[in-house]
Amino acid sequence: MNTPPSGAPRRATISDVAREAGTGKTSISRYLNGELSVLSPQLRARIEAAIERLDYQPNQMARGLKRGRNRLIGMLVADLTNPYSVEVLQGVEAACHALGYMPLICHAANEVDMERRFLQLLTTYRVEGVIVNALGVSEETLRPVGGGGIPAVLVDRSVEGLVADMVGLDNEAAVTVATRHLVERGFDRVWFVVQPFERVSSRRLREAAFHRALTQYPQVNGRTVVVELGDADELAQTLTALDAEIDAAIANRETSGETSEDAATLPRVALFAANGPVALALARHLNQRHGADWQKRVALLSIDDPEWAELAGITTIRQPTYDIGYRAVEFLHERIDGAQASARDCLLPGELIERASTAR
Amino acid sequence: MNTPPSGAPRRATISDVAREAGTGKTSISRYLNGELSVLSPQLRARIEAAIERLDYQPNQMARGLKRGRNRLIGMLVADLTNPYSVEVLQGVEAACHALGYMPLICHAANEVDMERRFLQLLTTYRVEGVIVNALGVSEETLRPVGGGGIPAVLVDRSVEGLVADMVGLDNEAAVTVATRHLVERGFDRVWFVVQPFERVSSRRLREAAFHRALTQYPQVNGRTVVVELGDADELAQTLTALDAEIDAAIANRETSGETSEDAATLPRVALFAANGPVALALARHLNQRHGADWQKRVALLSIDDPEWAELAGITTIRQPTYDIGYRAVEFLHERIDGAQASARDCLLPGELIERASTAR
DNA sequence: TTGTATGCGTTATCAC
DNA sequence: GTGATAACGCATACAA
Repeated sequence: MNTPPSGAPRRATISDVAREAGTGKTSISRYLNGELSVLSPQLRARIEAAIERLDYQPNQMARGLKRGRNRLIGMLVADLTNPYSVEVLQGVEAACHALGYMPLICHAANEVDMERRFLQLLTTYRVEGVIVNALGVSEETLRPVGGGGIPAVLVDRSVEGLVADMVGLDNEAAVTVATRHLVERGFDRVWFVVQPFERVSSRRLREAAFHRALTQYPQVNGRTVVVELGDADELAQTLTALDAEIDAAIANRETSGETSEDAATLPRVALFAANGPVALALARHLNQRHGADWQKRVALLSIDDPEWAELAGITTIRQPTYDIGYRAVEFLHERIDGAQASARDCLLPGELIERASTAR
Repeated sequence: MNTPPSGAPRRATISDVAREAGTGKTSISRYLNGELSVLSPQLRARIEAAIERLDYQPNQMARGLKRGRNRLIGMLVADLTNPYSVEVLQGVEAACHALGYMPLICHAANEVDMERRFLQLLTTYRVEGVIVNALGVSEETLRPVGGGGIPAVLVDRSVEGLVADMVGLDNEAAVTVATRHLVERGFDRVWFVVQPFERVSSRRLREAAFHRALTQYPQVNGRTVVVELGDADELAQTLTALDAEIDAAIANRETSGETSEDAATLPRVALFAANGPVALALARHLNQRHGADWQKRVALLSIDDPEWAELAGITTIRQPTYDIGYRAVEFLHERIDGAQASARDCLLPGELIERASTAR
């Protein structure tokens, strides 16, 4: 259990190089840290040769231990199967590269236990900061970070009781634009479909913004539908019920004088998915029950713009995911360097992508 | 640049705990490493209290430095936007958890430079081993690993000139099953669509297996189409040309006596996508040019089973992704522990998922 | 310009 | 049972 790994041969150390070059460790260290000016050309050449011969690579762990900083930052991702997360990650990686950090990517896979465990792990590895796309359960599991602990930046959602910078979508603006779009397209029943939202700030914000936006359009019938994506049975049940209501809405239209053909080809019901995973669940279910023609029954709009949305012709609000990740690292960088401003929120604008799913 | 981070307060060290508990560092270390039996109950209690009071957490870096092993393994992923990679990752994470490793996830984002850079970085962090889903360019960039370097396990594809374990799909069997499926469904023109495959072993194997399988069915017209997903213009051009050929095939059928309606509703041309990204590109392009009805023109089958495949009704070969990741870590674990068997290949079977895209 | 000595936080060796 | 003390690989204050 505690024996050194036998798989790989021992690597050369700074002492080996010093010996090989016939000098002291200090000069090697200087060479490594770019203090070239203080080295005589000959010594420098000998060191270069020794390093080459021994294929020496400085041990970052030892380096970090000595320096008190290891240039490591943690990136805690709630769910990598969500394209949103991967896109944010790309921004994070780019910024890390630019700023000289190495991101330690941890995937909680929607498990609270994992989240806690990784946070703990990151702490023991002494990362200089963390970017966390939290599951959003309780601040308790996030205790080690933020405020008194290690610098942290939240992504997409804030966590109650935890003071830290946050960067994410301008939900208010995004939802307002999306809602107006649906109303202008003539949908007069708009159902906002969202996962349980009490504990996840971004969902809560979107839901609230939706109802606020609707006050502008008294002729529109709007409501919130909560779906739980985790439980397949419950999900199927909810979606089936939702589907029945769409039926009823269509029937209602028919009895109010429209021809059934109008009702079939001109849906008046629109589903507003609070995020990509919800949209995918909705689309899969509708597709399964009604075939490829389901878009004639009901419109769909989603926040998040995954690759399949174009394929399926879904209107979306695209988030500036790359920028979100990039900004998050920049914020964290400032914190690590000791900036002491109070917690900031950085809200980035979304972009409406109109596609067939909300055309009439 | 080299000053300690000012963002977070200094953490307690083992010496702090020793002082707080009024004892020596050795006892603390013993406590941490579970050598409880050699500690008197009182000392043990004092240590426990001190740790609690100081919120002490051992520094893994220092630990690794001293022990000569840090329980870190690198996971180098070629492309996280490919759901395949994320699924493999889940298996890797699970196995790491079970075996007590911490995976350092590195995302090359299809950039050779990144691949090389991360490999270098992982080396300097002294990971005990690496799992690499290589870009497949040259063995040169992978020099530090495998054979003489640190233990490595390849995923999905092997790299010429690099001796290391490999775990991936049984491409031969998978392609054979898929091809037979298409032929049995009555498609007599089957076009295998693949990215440039010379340098990527899994693609090469699939392409070869396809032609080998076709020798069983002389009545079927099969060929390989190469598409380059990276370059949008070139891709559009290739797909447009491909599309024109489908037109020609349909026209050809019409002149051979079938009614045009038959030709429209009963496609005889099938596209066999070598992987998920290719399938998505094909579907997007066809959808864009012919609308949601494109499946009446041409059939589609793909290796890889991303979430959207069910939504779009695409027949696929699902890879045992989770198992691939899990096995890879198990292999690596054996290597790290010093097992010296020669390089092994582990080929796991795929599963045919029949959907509407290949029905008639 | 170059080298020596000390310490980062931990574990291992050896005394007591 | 318990506790000094010496490494681990590196960086740095200081000396030469």
